[in-house]
Parts: sequence; C-alpha cells; structure tokens
Amino acid sequence: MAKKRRTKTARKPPQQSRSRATVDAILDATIRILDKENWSKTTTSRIAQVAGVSVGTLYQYFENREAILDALQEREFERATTMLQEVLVSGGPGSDREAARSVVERLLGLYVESPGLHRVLVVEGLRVTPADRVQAFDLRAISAIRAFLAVADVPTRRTNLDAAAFVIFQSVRASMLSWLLERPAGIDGSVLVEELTDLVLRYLVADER
Amino acid sequence: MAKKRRTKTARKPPQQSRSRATVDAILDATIRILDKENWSKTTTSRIAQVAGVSVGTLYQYFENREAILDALQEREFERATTMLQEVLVSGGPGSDREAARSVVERLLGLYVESPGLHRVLVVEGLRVTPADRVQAFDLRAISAIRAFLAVADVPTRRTNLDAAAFVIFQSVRASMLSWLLERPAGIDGSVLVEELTDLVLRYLVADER
Amino acid sequence: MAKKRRTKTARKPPQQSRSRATVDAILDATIRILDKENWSKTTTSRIAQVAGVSVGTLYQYFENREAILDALQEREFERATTMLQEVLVSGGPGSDREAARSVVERLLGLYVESPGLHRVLVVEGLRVTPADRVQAFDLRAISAIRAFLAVADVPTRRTNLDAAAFVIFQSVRASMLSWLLERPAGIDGSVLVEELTDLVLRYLVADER
Amino acid sequence: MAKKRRTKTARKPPQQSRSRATVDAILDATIRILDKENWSKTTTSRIAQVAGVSVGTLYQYFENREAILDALQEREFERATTMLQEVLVSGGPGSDREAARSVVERLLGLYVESPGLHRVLVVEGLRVTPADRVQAFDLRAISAIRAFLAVADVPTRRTNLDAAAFVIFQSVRASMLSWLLERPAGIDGSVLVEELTDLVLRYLVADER
DNA sequence: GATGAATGAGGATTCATTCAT
DNA sequence: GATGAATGAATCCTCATTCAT
Repeated sequence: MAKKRRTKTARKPPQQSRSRATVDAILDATIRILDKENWSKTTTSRIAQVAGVSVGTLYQYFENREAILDALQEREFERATTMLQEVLVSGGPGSDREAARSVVERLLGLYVESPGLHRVLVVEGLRVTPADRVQAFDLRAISAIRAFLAVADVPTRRTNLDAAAFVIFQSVRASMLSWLLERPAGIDGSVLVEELTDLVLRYLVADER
Repeated sequence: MAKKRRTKTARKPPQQSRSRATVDAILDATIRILDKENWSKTTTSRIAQVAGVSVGTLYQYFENREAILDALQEREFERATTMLQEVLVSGGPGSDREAARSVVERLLGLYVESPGLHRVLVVEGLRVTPADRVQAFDLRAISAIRAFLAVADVPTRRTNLDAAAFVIFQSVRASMLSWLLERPAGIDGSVLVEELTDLVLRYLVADER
Repeated sequence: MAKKRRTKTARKPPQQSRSRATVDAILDATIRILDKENWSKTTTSRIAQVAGVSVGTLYQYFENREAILDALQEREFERATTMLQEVLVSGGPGSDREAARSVVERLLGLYVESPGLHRVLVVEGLRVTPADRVQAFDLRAISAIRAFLAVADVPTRRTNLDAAAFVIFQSVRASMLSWLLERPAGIDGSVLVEELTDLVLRYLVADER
Repeated sequence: MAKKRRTKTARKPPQQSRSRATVDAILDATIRILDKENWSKTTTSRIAQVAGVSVGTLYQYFENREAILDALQEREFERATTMLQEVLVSGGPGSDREAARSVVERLLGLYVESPGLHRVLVVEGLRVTPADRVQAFDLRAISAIRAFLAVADVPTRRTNLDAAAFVIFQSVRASMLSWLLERPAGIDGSVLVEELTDLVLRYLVADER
C-alpha cells in the first residue's frame, strides 16, 4: 500500500573517482539491460551483476531501484536541453527548416543511442499516478519546448502555445520511440526526420514560403 | 518456470449466455481496475474478485493473465475500425476538415471511455519484444489508417504513405493518451481535437484553402 | 521509514475446517519455534516449513509476519482473562489468600505452556513505540487487573488503584518470565507461586491476619 | 556465516586519551540512538555516524556490534553497585524505609538517565539463550541484591533469600522500565517510588511498625 | 590509526497458476 | 462448471564486517 518513494538524489554524492566509476558502471549496465529487457525484469541483482559490483554496492549509491532510473532520466533530460541550447546559439545563417531539422535529427540521435532507456522512460512515465505527475519528466520537457519556441521567436500560426508544445512533444517522442523499436520497413532514419520536421513545421509556422 | 506465451484465443469460445456474461464481467472488471492501477498490479485474483467470480473460473475462460488484455485490445481495435468505417460511409457532404475532426473526436471518445485500458495498451505494447511485434496492435492500426487514407482518397502532399500513417498514428495516440492522463491545464478536449485535426490536416493535405 | 502496519485480523476469516487447521498449524509452529529462537530469527519461511505449509499459504492467512504474533497475543490474552473470570466465579468458600494463590498458579501455568511466546511478547511489547502503545497488550492487561480488583472487592490498603494494578502486573509478569527462562537454582515453581502470592497480598491487602 | 560470539572485552583497552574519547563518543552515540530506535535498528554505521567516526574506527575498538552493548551494560552495572555501596555507607540515622526509598529513588534516576539503553538491556537480556545466561546481567544484579540484603542486615520475614532477591529485582526493574516507556497517566515518579518502596518493604520486612 | 567502499548472505513479501473437492 | 486453498519461485533491500588505501 505504501508507495515507494522516488528520489532524485543518489545516496552519496560520488566524490571520489572510484565512486564515480562505480556509479557509471551501474548506470551503463542498466542502459545495456534495458535494451533487452523491460524495467520490471531489470532487477537490481542483474544490474549489479552486469556492472560487476555487488547489490550492496548498488544500494550504497542509489536509494532504491527507481532512483537508478531517475538518475538516467535526469541525464537524458540534460542532454536534450543542452542540445536545444546549442542549436539555438549556433543557429545563425540557416533557415528555420534547417534549424528544425537539426533539432529533430539530433534528438533522434539521443534516442538511437539508448532506445531501451527511452522506451522505459515512456513506459514508466505512463505508470506514474496523476498525483505524482507534477514534476514529471514530460511536463519539464514540454516547458523546455515552450521556452524554446518563445526564445526562438518562431512566427507561428498557433495561438495556444501550451497546447502546441504539448502536441509537438508527444508526437515527436512517440514517433521516434516507436520507430526505434519497430524499425518499420520503408521508413529509414532520414525519412523519419524529414516527416517529423515537416509535421512540426507545417503545424507551427504561419506559412512557409 | 518457462513463461507462458501470450495467446490470442480464449480457452473456450463463450457460446452460452452464462459464459458470455462471465467473460464480460471479467473484461469489465479488468477495465475498471486499470483505471486505478497499472497492469502489474492488476492481479488475477483482484480481477476475479471485482468480477465476482473465482480465480479458477477466470482461468476457465482465459489461458492466462495476458490473454485478458489481448481480448480487451481486440475489442478496442474493432471499435476503432468500425468507427472509421462509419465516418467513411456517412461522410457525404462535409468538408475534409469536418471528416477529419469527426474521426479525431470520436477516437478521443473511445479513449475517454477507458483511459486506463488505453494507457496499459500503450505501455504493454512498448514492452513487447521485437520478435512478437509482427501482429502487434499498432502495426494493425497503422495498416488500417493506411487503408483509410487510400480509400478516402485524400489529396495528399505525402509521398510515403506508410510513413505518413505511422507518424499520424503515433502522434495522435500519444497526444490523446497523455492528455487524458495529465489533463494539462489550459488544454480542454475541444482544443485538443482542434490541434490534432490541424496537425494531421496540414501534415497531410496538399494545400488547404 | 514507513512503519509496518500491524493488523489484528487474519487476512481471511478461517471458515472452513481446512483453513482452521492451517491457521492452527501456523500458530503452533510459531510457538514451537519461539521456544528456541527469538522473534527476529523466527522467519516466515521457517514457520511455514515447521507448519508444513508453503510461505504463500502463510500469507494467505496473515497479512504479515507481525500479524502472526498479534494473533498469538490475542489468544493468550483471552486465555488469561477467561482464567480470571473462572477464579472470580468459582471463588466461594476459600480465603483471599487461596484465591490469590490460585490466580498466580494458573497464570504461571499459562506461562509454562509457552515460555518462548511470552518471552517474545514481552520483548516485542518493549519494542513498540509510545504512539502505538495505546492499545498495547499490557495496557489491556492492566485494565483487566484493575477491573478484577474492583469486582473482587479486595479490602485494599492501596489508594491509587491504577498504580497498584500497574505494579502488580509488571512484577508478576517479569518474575514469572525470568523464572521460566532462567530456572534459577533453589527456586522451584511452588516457591515462586508462594513468593509472588505473598508479594501481591502484602502489597495489596489492608492487613492480613 | 557463523555468528560472532559476544565478547566482554574491547579490542583494545583504551589507554590513550584520544582512544578514550573515541570510545566514549561511540558509547554515547549508542545511548542516544537507543532512545529512539531499538537495538536492531541501531546499526554500526549509524552509531559511527552519530559518534563522528568511521565504521572502521568503531571496529578498531569493539570486536563487534554486541561488544558495544556489553560495554554499556558493564558501565550501568557498576553505577548501580556503586550506588548501593553509597547508600549502605551513608545509611546512618535514617529508618529502613528511608534507606529503601533512597535506593529505589536513585535507581530510578539511573533508568531515567538512559531509558533506551535500559529497555534494550532488558530486551537483549531476554533474547539470550539459556546457555549464555550464566554470567548474564541479571544474575549478577541479583547476587548484588542478595549481598546487599545480607550486609544491610534487614530483619526479614523471608526464608528464601535467593528467591526474595530474584523477585525484588525483577519486580522493580520491570516496573521502572515500563513506567519509563509508558509514562502511565496518574502515576508520576514519586508515586512510583512510593509504591515500589512499599511493595519491597512489606514483602521483605518482618513487620513494619 | 583512520577511512569508507565493497561485500553478499539472508529475509519478507507477492502472485500467476494448479487441482482436489 | 465453479471454487479457492496451496504453491514456491522470484525480487528488493539491509547491514555487519572486512580490507585496501
């Protein structure tokens, strides 16, 4: 009945290099397992085994099994926002379409790197009870997109920017993830990027000429 | 020790009315539970209890726990395709936009009816290993959309219709589901329908005038 | 951090005879183990093993490990109060001293029957946090003694009956328990009964002649 | 796998002042924790943390976790016997009742100082297997009481002094400890002292006039 | 002397599934 | 056909203790 407490923080801030290595080993092991198994089969002892440490050690660094996933999620979130920043900054000469394609392309790159993780992130996100959703991952992601749209100053046809950010996030994420997992025949990576760029741009931009 | 494989068929095709009632009670109970719990907490004994039957009886009608979900999925799939048919048939006078909006609207209706089920359908769909995907739900759904597009003879700007059906399905489904679960402030049902209709239409149609 | 919820009620009220037998087997097994091990080594799997059932079965009847102890405690409490009733009722001709000796004697009998259980009951009672003590075993026991004193209408020299009941309960219980566990040389059962009877009587009664 | 046997001796007799300070820090930390947690939650790492040392250091001074409790017990035992000595020596003019009350009062003082420790001492004392009881705490305490009675030359109505010492020790200790943990309404410290003094005196003394 | 990272055995609990009644 | 008691493998997590630095 008692709900497991998620924690954002590792038990001990890994200060020493050995610790750091152990934490990384655990996170990497988890990612590797997630490519083959779903979260519920990603057991702590399996993670520990793959990481080459004991369960005890795992629990020295993570409050509980969930905390490992949280850490991974945080890392991915940071990668994505950093990426958005970079595109924003470097986006001098190119057209809007090129910038958009770049974002989509690089985002897909993030997904391709660890498909299993992203699958589980979606699955577990869907699992969360409404009450816990307040600071959930996708809300933060949507805020980030919202901010990005504002800063990028896109001449949009949308009036409800909250709704737009929401729809874009869900659409792009779901498409990329399913593509990754299903690898549907006849749709290769570049096609997907093109379709999504077009989807987003035509939805968003006042009129593309 | 070996995990039982999913089965599409109920143990016994329910022929008699009492059987039919029992099967329905089980399916309905499952739906009701899924609105509050995730699939892994939807235990067989809980289902049996809510359905007012014994576990033994449950296993008389379903090979295993998974088979219940399969049955539910099948039912939803049929509802959705039937709905598409109806729109196609009845779609005489209205504009494309109105037809599209109607589809989106009625689809959302299906989701609203049993949010928990759809959440779990997505989650469990994502869980499935690639090998099992062949007859997976979304592949069938995408085929249906593909067929619908062909039959409806939409004057599209898309060249890769497979990709288009894929992107549309994923986008609409993910948006609807997340909307249902998060009920994001500032986006009510009609807004969502409008946004999704616009997203799909502008993505799909050659030029809307 | 979350405190385990003690439960007074078995998961399923054992209605059928097979169930009843299973529950009894579990309780008896627990008692037998408690004579040799302390509570923390009285593991669920050990209990199940000794009872000749599976762990699963054990959990069918008891919410958790604690609930088994609660059930046992309840049973002992009832035995003790029943015994007090009997002495009260049957206590016609005999002197006060004889009645008192009878109570002490029969109480010791209860302890002798399952020393391990009583040891653990004391130990675990001491473990309980103040907040949980409200309905704790000894408070109930003390109330029972208080009531007994009132009903028996003992001509007492005590003015604070709450204090008297408290002191008597703690003294008698601790002495009996330690005697049982230590079996101190030179103090056999009848001696103990005599000493405790005298302790209580001289403490309690106005003047014994 | 084999459980380490208890040891009465610290690993190193603390000779230097720094060592002494460390040992004290560990003992004090333990006492502080015991006021809030039971012995099984009084983990070595928690003790070390509260004491401001590392676990490694803790094990430099104590063979194992049990040894810490042993040391604490020893310290309390010495305090109690010292106290008895003092009362014996200083007991010139006062009446027997006053001397007795003084003993009870000062003993209660010891309990009040570290209730958690005394609770655990009782609990763990009860835990010990009969075989280990030979040199157990309460046997020593009872001997001390026995000796005290002999030396104090109380004109007692008791014939079995072993039994008397036993009963008195158990009664007083249990009453004090439970009083401390339960703080029962309507029984404050002075009341308890009075009741226990009376209990013991009337039990012990030939006739009080 | 001190540190604290690593160990791993051990224990409570859950739940899909079976089968005797 | 229905029942529900029984099963037991599987999983998360804790903590005393060690030992390389």
